[in-house]
Amino acid sequence: MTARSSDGNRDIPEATVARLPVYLRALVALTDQGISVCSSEELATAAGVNSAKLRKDLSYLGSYGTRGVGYDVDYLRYQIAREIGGTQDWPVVIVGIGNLGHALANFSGFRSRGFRVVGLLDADPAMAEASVAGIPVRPFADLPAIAAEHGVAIGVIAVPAVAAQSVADAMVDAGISSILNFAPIVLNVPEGVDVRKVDLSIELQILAYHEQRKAVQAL
Amino acid sequence: MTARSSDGNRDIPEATVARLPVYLRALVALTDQGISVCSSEELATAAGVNSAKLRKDLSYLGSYGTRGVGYDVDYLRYQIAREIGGTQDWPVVIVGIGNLGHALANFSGFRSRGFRVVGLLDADPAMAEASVAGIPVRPFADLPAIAAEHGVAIGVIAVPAVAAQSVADAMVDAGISSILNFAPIVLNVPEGVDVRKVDLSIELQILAYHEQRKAVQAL
DNA sequence: AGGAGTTTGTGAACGTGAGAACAAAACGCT
DNA sequence: AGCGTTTTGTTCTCACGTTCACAAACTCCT
Repeated sequence: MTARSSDGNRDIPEATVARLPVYLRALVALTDQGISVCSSEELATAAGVNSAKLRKDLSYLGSYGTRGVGYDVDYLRYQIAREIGGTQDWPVVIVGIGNLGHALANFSGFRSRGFRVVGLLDADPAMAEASVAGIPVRPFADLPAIAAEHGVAIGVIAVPAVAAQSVADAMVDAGISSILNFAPIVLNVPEGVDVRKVDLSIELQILAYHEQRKAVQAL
Repeated sequence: MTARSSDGNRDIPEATVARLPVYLRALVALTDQGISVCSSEELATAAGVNSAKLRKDLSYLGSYGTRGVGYDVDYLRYQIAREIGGTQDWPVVIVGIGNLGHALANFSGFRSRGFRVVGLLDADPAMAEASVAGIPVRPFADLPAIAAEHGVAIGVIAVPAVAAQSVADAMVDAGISSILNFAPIVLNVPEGVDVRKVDLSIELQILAYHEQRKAVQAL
């Protein structure tokens, strides 16, 4: 049982990666309830998935359970956190301090999950005097300086659609290689830059589609 | 060219449903640019997908293109909108008027995509005096009345995690069958109720995972 | 009219993901 | 120690999603 660090380098399926944070959150909840050991069935229920899927997902990370017993909550939590980079501190910048930017800046889940907001930026100079959630708002032009100073790899775009592409371009120029985009537009970025989008109207439209189908089927 | 409504009843793959709103948005952008006909290649580029995938997606709706020519932008736009329920008006309620609720209430994309906010609700009575985006904020207890009055099928949850499940329960009781959940928690709902979740920290953690891998591979 | 050039719609091949089912491994009881 | 019980880790199968590749169908030009 040698500690081969090569274990950590297998590539984990994308679908699994997307669920690991959910498991992590469920484990934290279990810890808060004072539970120190759980079965795959219990954890799966807490995470809202099927237990076979949970076990298969965890098997990509390694063998961290004990047959006949279950998983040690704290140990598994540490292993998942390590795998998804939750044990390190990720500096993040947020661009666009409108209503949404305010909500994001005030979001408490950042710190507890290893993210630290090191910059709030807005193109409006009037904005750049206030401070939000204890963090001063600075002019958009300061992006390269802030990014360089803190080694920022992750940026959040919370500006209107028309401005989003130019913000993304500036982020890429500033060395940011992962972008979370809230603007309802398809971003164009070079190879090697990851973009994830969060799009309210798309989600609503998907719900509306299913809602319409339910209505039709009910006839 | 008879209007056979039977066309609309085939079931469309989930992955395709999730992309149709993106195509719709791209078509609107093309219209704004004065473009009235486009090829699958052009539309696919605008939507950020591969052209073969676009054509296959569209083929689930019917044959709305012309070989050797392309798609009529307005006609295709209407067909997609009809398919995903975008031609009707969906009343929506938003529960939780904190920072995020404010951002959602002010979001202009609702109206233009067939959604109408008919209620802003908050448990805090102090909140229930103000109005946001021209819509009065009402106490949470009014949910059943508002839902019944407007025939609301879609609800948005923008409350803290601890309150989310009870809000979801109340929504289900009020006859809401599609929920968009912004709270970082797995909701428990009865069969027949659709839930979609939007989770900031999960998105960030997925980005962090890939960021970490990039860093490791760079060694 | 006929042929060259385009572009759609779709069948077939391939890859990824989900779930069932079971062998392997640990525990506890006698 | 041996046996039954529990629960993991993994294999196998099926369903879903993506991409390729090409025939069908349309336009335009001569």
